[in-house]
Amino acid sequence: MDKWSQVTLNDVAREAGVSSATASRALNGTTRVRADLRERVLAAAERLAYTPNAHAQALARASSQAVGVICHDVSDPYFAGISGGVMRAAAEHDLHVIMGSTFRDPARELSYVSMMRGQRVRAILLTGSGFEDRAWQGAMREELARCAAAGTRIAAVSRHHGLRVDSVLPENRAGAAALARALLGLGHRDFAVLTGPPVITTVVDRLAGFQEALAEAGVRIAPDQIVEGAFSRDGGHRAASELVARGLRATCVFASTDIMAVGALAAFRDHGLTVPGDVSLAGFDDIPVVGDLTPPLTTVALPLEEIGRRVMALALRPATAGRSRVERVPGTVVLRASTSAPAARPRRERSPRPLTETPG
Amino acid sequence: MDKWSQVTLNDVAREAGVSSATASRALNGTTRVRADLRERVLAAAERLAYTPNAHAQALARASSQAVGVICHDVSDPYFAGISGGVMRAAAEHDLHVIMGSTFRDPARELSYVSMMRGQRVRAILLTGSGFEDRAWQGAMREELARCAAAGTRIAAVSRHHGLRVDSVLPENRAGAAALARALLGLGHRDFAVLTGPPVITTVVDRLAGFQEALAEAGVRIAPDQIVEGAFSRDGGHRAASELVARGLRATCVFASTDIMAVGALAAFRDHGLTVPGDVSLAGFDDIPVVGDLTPPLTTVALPLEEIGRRVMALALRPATAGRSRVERVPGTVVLRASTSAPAARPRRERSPRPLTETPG
DNA sequence: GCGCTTTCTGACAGCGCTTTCAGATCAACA
DNA sequence: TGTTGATCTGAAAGCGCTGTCAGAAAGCGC
Repeated sequence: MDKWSQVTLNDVAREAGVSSATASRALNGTTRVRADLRERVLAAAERLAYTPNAHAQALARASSQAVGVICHDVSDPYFAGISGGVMRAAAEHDLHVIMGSTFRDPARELSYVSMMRGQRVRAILLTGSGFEDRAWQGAMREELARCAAAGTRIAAVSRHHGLRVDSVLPENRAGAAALARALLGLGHRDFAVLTGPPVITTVVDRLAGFQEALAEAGVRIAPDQIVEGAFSRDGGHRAASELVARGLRATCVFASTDIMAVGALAAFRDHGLTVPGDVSLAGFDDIPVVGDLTPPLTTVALPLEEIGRRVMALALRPATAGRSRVERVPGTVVLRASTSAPAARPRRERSPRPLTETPG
Repeated sequence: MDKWSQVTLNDVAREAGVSSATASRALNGTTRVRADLRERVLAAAERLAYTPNAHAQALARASSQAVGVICHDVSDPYFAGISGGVMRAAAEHDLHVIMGSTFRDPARELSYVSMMRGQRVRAILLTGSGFEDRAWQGAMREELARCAAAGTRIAAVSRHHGLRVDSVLPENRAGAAALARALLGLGHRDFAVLTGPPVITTVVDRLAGFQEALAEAGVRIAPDQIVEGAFSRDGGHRAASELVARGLRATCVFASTDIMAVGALAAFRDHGLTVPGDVSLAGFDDIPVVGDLTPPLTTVALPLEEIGRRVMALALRPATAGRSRVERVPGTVVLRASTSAPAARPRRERSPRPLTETPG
């Protein structure tokens, strides 16, 4: 047998001796129902432990109580933080959350959106940044148009190139620029960057902002000092090692993500380089614990939970006819001990006696 | 207008010039359909960008493609790790995930379960440990019985006292015991514990296992050396500070969670205590980055992603009539530099010259 | 060309709920 | 007591899909 006992509204109605219409009204409070009948219905529902079938409800009402959330990877602290805010906001609005992890696969993101459209969710939250890929953007644009036609709201975190959706925009570019200026202020002139896959807009923005601010000061980064790596602790470790292998000429390294910075810190240590003695290191995001590293990591703090709440709020607001809304969320530079003034000519100026340079 | 245009199966059928029944069959492949008709239907669906209404499908089929996942807090690295495994497994099985965060509120956990039952999910995954609360357990037992009657599978991570559900059991007790023995092996005899809220079974088990192993060696922990704190970095910080305020007599501190250990590490440092010089510190879980702290944290590693996959696998297996299934997942003690042999009588033996003790 | 089986197809009855619509009930007023 | 109007209730029509069932079409042997 694959049909299971389920208490239905009809059972409740029969138990209470009323019609299912009345039972529905009593339970939902949509229309006035004579007090004693309502009591009877409520009691019957309680007695039978009735739980409405959400699918039937959604079908009849032509709308559900769910929102969809799509991120790149729930286990990444960045998305975990945002998701935390989203979940809290959802709970406050009595919404169910359908979650999707794309693992940074554009195709999977698309299929999640159409799946969620099939679920007739109230709104879809795109918390991962978009992809820099024309074909993908085209397909996504079509898909989002369908969502719009179906009345499904869309809200996003980060820039989604070529897609006009309401969005919460962490100021990646400005934040990276501010960080660059702070680093210049410490006296650095030679920089290296550990960047992520260039299909992710966030990465592109951070690198661009960083380079722009440097350019304003007449500083540019040598191409070989920009290393691409995966968005993970080990990706950062590998990228930093690669940098060292190429010959680290920078006095300051910017990892476009805190997780990568964590890996880089370990890698530098493995290669006998001290931070910030031999090289300063900065990240981006201010995920938990990076302030507890030794040295604590300089970074650009983003209010992740807050971003989560705001993107939900945006999604819940009715669509506007005209332009898409954009809320900017500034990042704040947090200078910690992983960055310091560059060493004078011989590195490791702090050592009591000069040491031979550790080979690059 | 609050009714939105949606392409329905009927639209597709009309476009293809067949009945909706045939369209359904062609789309689902449940029965043979003449090749040319199937082509026409598929083409029409493609042309109209048809996405089936999941609610109508679920209602008609009396089953959905969704599973529910309930955790205590998505933004906690422990649950983020497990969720990662769950999401991967779900994607492989083409299942949608409905996620709920209880924020450690038993009532919310209950309401999530019944909400998900209303969603007619295939299975509910309880990834947070249960609560040590009779009333709650009773209510939960009833609720789970209803799920069983409705054919909704239940699987859990951690011990859910008094609830017989299939579960993946991280060996908290044995893991903590193994850790205790390792610590005893280093020469420690005086221990302190930073524990979490005692309503969480996981906490209870870890503390119990730790104490048992110590007892076997004839060691017991003074009651004032056991401090309760919140399951968070700051909770750990406060608990450790409290311990210092009470007068830290232990040479080794066990934090029942890595996040608490991170806070404790910072707190000890704030109080001028070095780790492991003045006090050894160990955690539990081996969440990301604790191996990158200075000193790297000794802990009991749990394969979080794996646990996530396994609890999903368990939920997908049909229910057994008899006893509930239990899969044990061992934790492995990872000794890192945050623990060392206790200092000889005067603390900070490593300092070149004796220092006055930092006041407790 | 006929009857028989074997495929396929379309009409239709739900799935459990909401919501419209018309009829029932009742109070109050003439 | 008869009306009118204000409330409340139940029958019934969907929401979009699946699955049963009976009948149409096609294949086959004679």
